[in-house]
Amino acid sequence: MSKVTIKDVARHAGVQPSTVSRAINNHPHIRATTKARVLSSIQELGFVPDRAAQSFRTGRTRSISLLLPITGTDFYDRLINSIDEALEAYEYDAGIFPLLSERRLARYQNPAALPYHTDGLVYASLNPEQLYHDPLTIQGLPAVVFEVPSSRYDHVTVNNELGGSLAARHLQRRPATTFVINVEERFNTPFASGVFRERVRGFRAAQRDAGLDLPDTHIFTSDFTPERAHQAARRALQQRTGPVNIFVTCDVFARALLEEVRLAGLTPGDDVRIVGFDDDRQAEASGLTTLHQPVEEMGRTLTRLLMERIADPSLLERSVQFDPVLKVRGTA
Amino acid sequence: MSKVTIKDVARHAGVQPSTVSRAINNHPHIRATTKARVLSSIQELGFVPDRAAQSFRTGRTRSISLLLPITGTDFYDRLINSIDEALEAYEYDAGIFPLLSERRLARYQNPAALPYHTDGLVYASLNPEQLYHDPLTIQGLPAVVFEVPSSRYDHVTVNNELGGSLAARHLQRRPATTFVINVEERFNTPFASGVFRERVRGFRAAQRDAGLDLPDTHIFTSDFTPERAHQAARRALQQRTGPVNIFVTCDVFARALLEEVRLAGLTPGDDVRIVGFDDDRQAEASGLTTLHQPVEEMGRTLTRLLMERIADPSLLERSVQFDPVLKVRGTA
DNA sequence: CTGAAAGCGCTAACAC
DNA sequence: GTGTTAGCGCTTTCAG
Repeated sequence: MSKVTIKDVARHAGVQPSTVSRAINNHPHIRATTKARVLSSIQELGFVPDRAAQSFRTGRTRSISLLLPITGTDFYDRLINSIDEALEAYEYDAGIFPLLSERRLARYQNPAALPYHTDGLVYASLNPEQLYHDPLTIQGLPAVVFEVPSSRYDHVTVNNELGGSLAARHLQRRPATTFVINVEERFNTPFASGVFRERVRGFRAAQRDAGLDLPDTHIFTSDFTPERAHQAARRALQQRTGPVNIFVTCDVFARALLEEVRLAGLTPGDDVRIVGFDDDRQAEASGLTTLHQPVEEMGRTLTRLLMERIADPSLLERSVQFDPVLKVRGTA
Repeated sequence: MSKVTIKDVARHAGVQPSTVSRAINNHPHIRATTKARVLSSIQELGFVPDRAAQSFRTGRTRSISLLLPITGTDFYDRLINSIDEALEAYEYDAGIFPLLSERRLARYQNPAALPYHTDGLVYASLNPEQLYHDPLTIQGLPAVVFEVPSSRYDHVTVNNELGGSLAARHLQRRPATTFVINVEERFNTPFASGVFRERVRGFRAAQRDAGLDLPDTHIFTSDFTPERAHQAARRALQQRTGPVNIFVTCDVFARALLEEVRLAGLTPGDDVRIVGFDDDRQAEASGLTTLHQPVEEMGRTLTRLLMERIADPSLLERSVQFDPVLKVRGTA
């Protein structure tokens, strides 16, 4: 019951409401003693500023929304944490909006929906241009896109093709039959960002450059669920007629493959050489050779871009790309 | 840029602002033709009601916040989806606030923080009374607690002890050395709800009732991370000197055990009989015998309780408990 | 059924 | 450095 208003505090402290406002907003033009008196009144009365009134008055919410396909993966946890950390300096909060269900997706088509009641948007692994039927719906709200290039919004990406080619060139050092296990991307499913396709494209190009072929039958694509990941891994291993090299386009899937390799009594890094992608928190413990993405740095960068744009919406569109780095561990 | 206000719409439609308000709020006392005219003006001008102004004026945000320890597990995804679904009838949105990091937790100690800028709170698997240093911080905001009993808030729980005892009695049908794999609960970590302890307590009681012992050395407790789950599973299997029964207090861990059983060349349901807890989406595919929790029904129930309390904060505290049901599949 | 007008709590521009 | 005052956009009386 936030019945205590700025007026009550003002009366109690013997000042005007505007002075109370100056106190709570760290306004420079206020005497230290006055401020202290006001703050103690606030404490005493248990005053909590009415956020709705503040947003209404200032036109700003001091919050941003993070739209993302799913949650709970290392990758997004790291992203969220780095954004949270970067926001602290701006005294902003982040609301997280995973598009978990069709219902949520449909609901968020409405420009009056909750996520847009903020000062800015982060689209993580989502393409805003395909997200909305009416491309104008959310127009005007400052936004930054993560992982997806965009011609209309600031964006922060990773050079996925480079990552794919680094994987290919590393595996080429010990030639063998080569497979790819990839994540299916479809619109309206979590992953429609195109990153996985880019990784495969880079891999393929590097194979071609080395005079090697990667037939379509050597690419196993599957939905982003644990069972499917294991299925794809088993299918790949069945095709094997000797040592193989396998590029897996995300670490979660690479670990599913690792398990299947062990279940089949094979030795990772020897019978089956594996390169993953992401370098998630478990990658090191699993001994996984993988492409490191500088997620934290990307999170910081996109936060900065977004806050700059909120401060000045007239800014020209900016784009920052990061290079993945190969981490060589035991699996390849 | 939501520069178009209700005034502009009013002028365009040749009515007063109050009439526009009546139109967008589905007020009964408005002529159909007037409403149509207003709505078409809204369309034409691209008017979107200013949520900040609405919340400010009405004192309600038409949103609730869901605080939970983590995201990405089946269990919470199902909970979120069922809450979303139930909220639709009330035209409410849910914001999700996972306490992913210490930083978030600290930030949300502040009663002015983003999650509390709503009409109500759901504490999922969190005990509000231990969450805040100052127990009065969030006072007054309608709240419902999920999975944790509470003397001050409405709560929806599952009879975890019953679940544990059902597991024990089922396993007792084929006597064998009996182990428990459990999830560590600590304050300031995701799971401080007490549910896992209750499950073990119920299991233990049923063992005692059957004249069986469950020494502490037969209980393997581990942090809620994949590696630790596998570790705990391996430790349990090493202790084995013949067929064993293992009660695992959540399905995610039960699947880790299943994998280790197979890796060890053992047969689940025969050499190692396993009962899990949750009946998550992968349980059926894994053939896991487990305790089903009616998560969706719980989500609907807590949503109803919360909306009722928002409508009438003077309501007496209510509590609803659901019984888990044993789903017998292949693993036991 | 529609209009007129007050005012929610706060901030900011302007006085002093 | 503090007070005075207007007003953000909307909803909700109260008239008519």
